[in-house]
Amino acid sequence: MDRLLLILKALADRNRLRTVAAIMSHGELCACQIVELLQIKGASVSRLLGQLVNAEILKSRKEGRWVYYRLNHSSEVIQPVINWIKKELAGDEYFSHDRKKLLEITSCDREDICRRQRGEACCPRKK
Amino acid sequence: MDRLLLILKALADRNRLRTVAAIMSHGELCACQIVELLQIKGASVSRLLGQLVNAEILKSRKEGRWVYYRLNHSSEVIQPVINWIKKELAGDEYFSHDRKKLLEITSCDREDICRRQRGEACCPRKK
DNA sequence: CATTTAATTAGCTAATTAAGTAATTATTAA
DNA sequence: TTAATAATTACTTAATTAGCTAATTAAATG
Repeated sequence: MDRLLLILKALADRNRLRTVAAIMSHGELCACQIVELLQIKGASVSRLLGQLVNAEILKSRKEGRWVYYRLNHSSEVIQPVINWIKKELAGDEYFSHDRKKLLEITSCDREDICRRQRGEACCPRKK
Repeated sequence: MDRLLLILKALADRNRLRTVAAIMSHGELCACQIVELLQIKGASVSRLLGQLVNAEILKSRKEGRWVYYRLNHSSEVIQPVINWIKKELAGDEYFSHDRKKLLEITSCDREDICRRQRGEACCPRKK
C-alpha cells in the first residue's frame, strides 16, 4: 500500500508527469534538459527528480558534472503504469507540444543549454 | 494529460486508495460502509467519493436514502490502472486488514451500521 | 590550487488540500 | 405533514507540498 501510494503521489503532479513522459519518449535526459523543458528553477527540478527516483520510477546515472535520468525498466511494479501512461498520452496535445520542444532541446548542445540557463544568449532555436 | 492527472491525483491519497481497493474486492458498497471502514466523518467520505466519481474511477447509484458506489468498468482509461492496483495489493498486509474489517461490516445490516454511526450501540462484532 | 559550474540540500513562503463542524437537501417513515 | 436520517455542500482550520533563493557539494578546467 505504501509503495503504491509513493508511486501514485510521485506521478500525481503536472511537472513530474511531464518529466516522466519526456523521459519515456527520449530514453534518457539530463537534469538541465528538464529544466529547459519545464522552465522552473534547477533546484526545483532536482527535488522533483529526486522524488521520482525515490519512488523507483526513474534511475539516475552520474557522468561528470551531469546527471542523467532514465526509466527504471527493471521494476516490475512500475512497468504497467509506465505502459498505461504511454498509451494514454499517445495522442495527447499538451504532451505532443512538450515533445516538440524536447526535440529542439535535445538537438542543442548540452553546453549551450546550460549556458542559456546562466542567462547568456545562445543556441538559436530553429523555428 | 489533464484527464490522467485527475485520475492520478484521485488515487494518490491513502483513504481514497483504500476506498477503491475496498470497492474492488466487494463489488459495491454504500457510503456509510466506507465511513465505517475509514473511521472518518461522513462529510469527508462524501467528498472523497465525489472525487473518485469525478475522476470517473467510480460510478454511483442512488437507492432511497442510500448511495451505492461501484467501479466504473465501462471506462477503458481506468481499467488498466484498476488491474494494476488489484495486482499490487493482492498480497498487501494493510489492505488485507481492511478486507477483514470489511467482511464484518458487510455482514452487518446496513441499518445497524448507520445506527452505530449515530452513536447507538449495535451490531455486535463477532469476535 | 583556485575557479567554474551542474546538481543538491536547507530554509522559507504561498498555494493546495484533507478533514472537521454546521447547514442543507432529499428520501423514508411516523 | 412532521420527524428522522443518509448524503451532500459550505465554510474553516491544520497539514502538506511545490517552487523560490541561498548555501553547499562534487566534478572539471585553467
